[in-house]
Amino acid sequence: MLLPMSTEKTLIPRQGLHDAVADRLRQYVVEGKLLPGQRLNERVLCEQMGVSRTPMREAIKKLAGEGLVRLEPNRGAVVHRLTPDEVAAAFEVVASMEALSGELAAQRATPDQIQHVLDLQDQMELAHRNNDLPSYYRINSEIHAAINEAAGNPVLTEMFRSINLRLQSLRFRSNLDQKKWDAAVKEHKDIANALASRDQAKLSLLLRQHLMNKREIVLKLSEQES
Amino acid sequence: MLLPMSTEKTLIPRQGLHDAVADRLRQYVVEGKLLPGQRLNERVLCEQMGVSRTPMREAIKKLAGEGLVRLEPNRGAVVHRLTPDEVAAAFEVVASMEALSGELAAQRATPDQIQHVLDLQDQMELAHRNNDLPSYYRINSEIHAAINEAAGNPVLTEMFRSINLRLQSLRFRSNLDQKKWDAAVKEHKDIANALASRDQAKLSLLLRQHLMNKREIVLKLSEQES
DNA sequence: TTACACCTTTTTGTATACAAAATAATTTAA
DNA sequence: TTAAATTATTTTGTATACAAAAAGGTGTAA
Repeated sequence: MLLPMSTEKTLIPRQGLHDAVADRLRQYVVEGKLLPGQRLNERVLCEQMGVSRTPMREAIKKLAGEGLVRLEPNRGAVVHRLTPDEVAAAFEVVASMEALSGELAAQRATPDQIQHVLDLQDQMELAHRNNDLPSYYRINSEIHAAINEAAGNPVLTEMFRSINLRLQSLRFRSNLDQKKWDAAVKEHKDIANALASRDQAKLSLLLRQHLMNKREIVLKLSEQES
Repeated sequence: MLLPMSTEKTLIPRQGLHDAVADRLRQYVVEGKLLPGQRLNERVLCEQMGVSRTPMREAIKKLAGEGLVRLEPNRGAVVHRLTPDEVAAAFEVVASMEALSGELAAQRATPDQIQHVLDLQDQMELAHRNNDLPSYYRINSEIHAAINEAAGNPVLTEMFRSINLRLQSLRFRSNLDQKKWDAAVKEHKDIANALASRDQAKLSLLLRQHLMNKREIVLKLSEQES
């Protein structure tokens, strides 16, 4: 289930405090509550979450390992700011990993898993017809996750999660012209079909291409923002 | 205190203590000084390194983020033990990443970078003729790093480093029959040539195949060990 | 002996305290 | 008034202290 996430303080320490704190910090970064380049003030964050500095610092070190924040010696942590070069590089890697996902999923997906992707594809097309952008993004991401899951490679899934987390802080979940949107949905249709027919080579190629297209869109967006 | 040991201490704390400690812990894991499944006792490690628990715990959290150790609630950390399934999965990912490395390096490598790989290849063949296994492994890993570097994708390099770190604890740097060794050197020769002629598709394919062969060797080894 | 309960010790989790470095503020000199 | 220098304050880095949980040990009862 989704976390209720009211204002503050309602969170029950699930596992260890450092883990709960790390989750919350991640949320802050992804939601834009902490912006790229911004410094993480330990004292302030500790007060906000009602914990002491020890678990906070441990959590920050964990985020640093994940690449979400950068540690500056004797100056604390700052939210990592992605350069366009880095975004381009990250998408190259993601494209390859998605291609691998597809290759493996075409071989290993169970009939149920394939059906699930087809169902999601229908939902996505519905969201598209309804011009429901938030639902579209959610389902889109579910489809990619489902294919990744069907690939049956936990290491790949973990890498995928890690790199996607970093890219999510870009917040490119807005602005998308109708033509690009239509094209993306069409690509997804082809992807779903290639999976259904277990066409490894085609699925792999389509996914790589799909991600490289996404890369161009994101890069265009980020350059027009700056 | 019982910490002043002459063998240690030669390492100068580079940045922060937690970072230096993390490096040392990584060394311990890779060198086998800490074995898979073994618990990390904070007190003991602190005494060995002459630091307090705070930086030690921060370092351990960082290693956990890198996947080298696993955190058990209220029981501390244990060195992660790779299952055969996980090794197989990791190699699938590495093979894809190396394929991407090759694809990009064939496009982007400078003449100097290509020459460097060719030089390393010569050194590797020399080590092979001399039956110098340690040198072979060192040069081998330098070649893969050089190709990765030539790909000019820092995100890829970082992922590569992270996943390789985990695999290194396998210590498959021994036992290698002559036939397999000869074959591997031959594969490397083809790889170097494909890079020299900037043949993207070929280099990519050769690297993927090379890594999948390595996977089989490692899996065979690890199953005969258990 | 074996099994179980109870107590002791160890180990981890969290909070606080102190030191050093960096940032901000203020004073003083040109 | 501006700019440099010096002091004060904040913030991070490290160490220690205390609390809770787990591991280990002892003794007793069946």
